[in-house]
Formats: sequence, C-alpha cells, structure tokens
Amino acid sequence: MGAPKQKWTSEEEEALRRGVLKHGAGKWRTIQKDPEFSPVLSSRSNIDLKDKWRNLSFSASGLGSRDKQRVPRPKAPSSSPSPSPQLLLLPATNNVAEASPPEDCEKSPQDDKTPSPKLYSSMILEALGELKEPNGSEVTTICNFIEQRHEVQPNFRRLLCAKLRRLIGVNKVEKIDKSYKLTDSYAKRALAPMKDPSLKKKDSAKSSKAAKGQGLFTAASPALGAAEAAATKVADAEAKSHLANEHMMEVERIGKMAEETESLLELASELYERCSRGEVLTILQVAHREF
DNA sequence: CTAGGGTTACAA
DNA sequence: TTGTAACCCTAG
Repeated sequence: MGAPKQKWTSEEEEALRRGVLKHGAGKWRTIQKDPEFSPVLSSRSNIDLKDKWRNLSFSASGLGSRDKQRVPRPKAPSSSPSPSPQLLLLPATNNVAEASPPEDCEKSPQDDKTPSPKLYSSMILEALGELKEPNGSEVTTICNFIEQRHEVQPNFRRLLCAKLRRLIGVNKVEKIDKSYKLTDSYAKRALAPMKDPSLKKKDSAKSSKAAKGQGLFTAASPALGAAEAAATKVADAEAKSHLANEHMMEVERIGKMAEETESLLELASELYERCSRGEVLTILQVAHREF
C-alpha cells in the first residue's frame, strides 16, 4: 500500500542507458551490481531493468514523434527538475521497419472510411471472427493475422494483450488456456459485417430488398425467417467476395514485403560490417548510399 | 539469470 | 474508454 507504482526517474533512466552501453543489453544483473550504477539502481531489480529497457526501446522506435512526457514524479522526495536530454541515446533496436512512413501506402479509399485514428479493438474482433478457431486462437496467431492486414507498431503484441484483456472484460472475447476466441453471444451478434463496427440494426425492409436478388424466394412471402436467411446469405456472400479480394491483395503485399525485407537485410549487413570496423555512421548515410 | 507473456494501475 | 508504464509469473 505504500508503493503503488514506483516510476522511473531521469537519473535511473540515464544510469540504465549507460549501463547498457557499458555492459550491453541483457546483462541486467551485471549492470545492477556495477558500483557505478548500484547507488542509483539500488531499488531496482535486474528484472526491473529489463522491463524498463523494453519499454524504452519500444517507445523510442515506435511513436518517437509524440512527446509523452508524463508527470515527472508524483512522489518525488528529491525532485530536482533537471531533465538531462543531453544524452539522446536510442536503444539498439531495429527500427528499420519504421524507416518507412507509418501510413500504409496501399489503402483503398472505399475499404476503410473510419475517421477514427486506430481502433485496435475492431482489428482484433475482425481477426478473431475470421480465424474462427474452435479451440481459440493463440495471441501469436492473432498478432500475425492482424499484421498481414494492417501495418502495426512493433509493440503491437503488447497492446494486443492489453486490448484482449479489455475485450474479455466486456464478454466479447473468451480466454481458453493461452488462446483467445470470440464469445458465442458476441459471435452470433457480429457475423458478416467487418467493415463498420458501428452497425445499425437491420430493418426488415432492407432484408426484403436484399432477398429480391436471390430469386429463390418471393419477397411477398410472409416467411420472415426466409427473408432473414436470405439477408444473411447475401451478407455472407458479400463478405466472402470482399475477403477473396483482400486475400489476393494480401498475396501481392507479402511478395512486396519479402522484397523490401531483402533490401533491408542488405542494408543491415552493411551497417553491421561498417560498425564492426569502428566506423560511426547513421542509417541515413548508408541508406542514401545504397538506394 | 534472462526473455517473454501476462496483469495491474495510472493518465489522457 | 484506450494506451502506456510498472509489476508479476514462468519457461528455458
């Protein structure tokens, strides 16, 4: 009760950065035992160092543009507001994936017209609804599935876990031993539509209109169930065609991604070799030279 | 001991 | 309500 959350101070953060530079990432125990950082990181465990470094890495490579300066220190005893931004050392992360613009280059204007910035919830529900795994889908599977459709952040997997947990809270998702799956009640609610999450209630009039294209039943039929079934079939067919189209685009996209990956690999290799020789250079230098 | 998934608490 | 940071738990 005394320590709800102990936020990292600038001093601790800097000590961690320097420690990683000295001993390398992964030697958390060594860094923590180092007499140089020991006084600063005395209240931190090696696991804490690891976790902090993980967050730090993701933040640096992910949304670096957004300054997310949180409250400096809510319970700062010796709070000397001396930010030390002199050291802008980025953690050694492969942010090559973020070298390209964050926005997806191929985006059909008609496909997604959601003004909302980014709703991961809809992506997750979409993925889960499409996977339809009876045993539930593993988080890796879900993550992989979504990555195929949308460009995601490097820390998306972590976001996914948090988001999944939220969805469980509202009974939309069910967790089965490491896997996640749509709740039956929610799965029945959302069958075909995956375009717009804010789907309004269907009117019977629309259903009859949709049924006319089938020619299998007469629209004048009093059978409401038939109309409903027809509407469902139409919607399903539409969803399937839409899906097929997307899959084709997916194949294309994957091929393109493979090419890009190869290029990036070459770039990375050259970077590594040069750095091994002691050269100091930036990615932009190499990139400019290569491409 | 480290890496990673998962959970909880806090802030916008 | 959503995203993030700190914390916890477990496998290798």
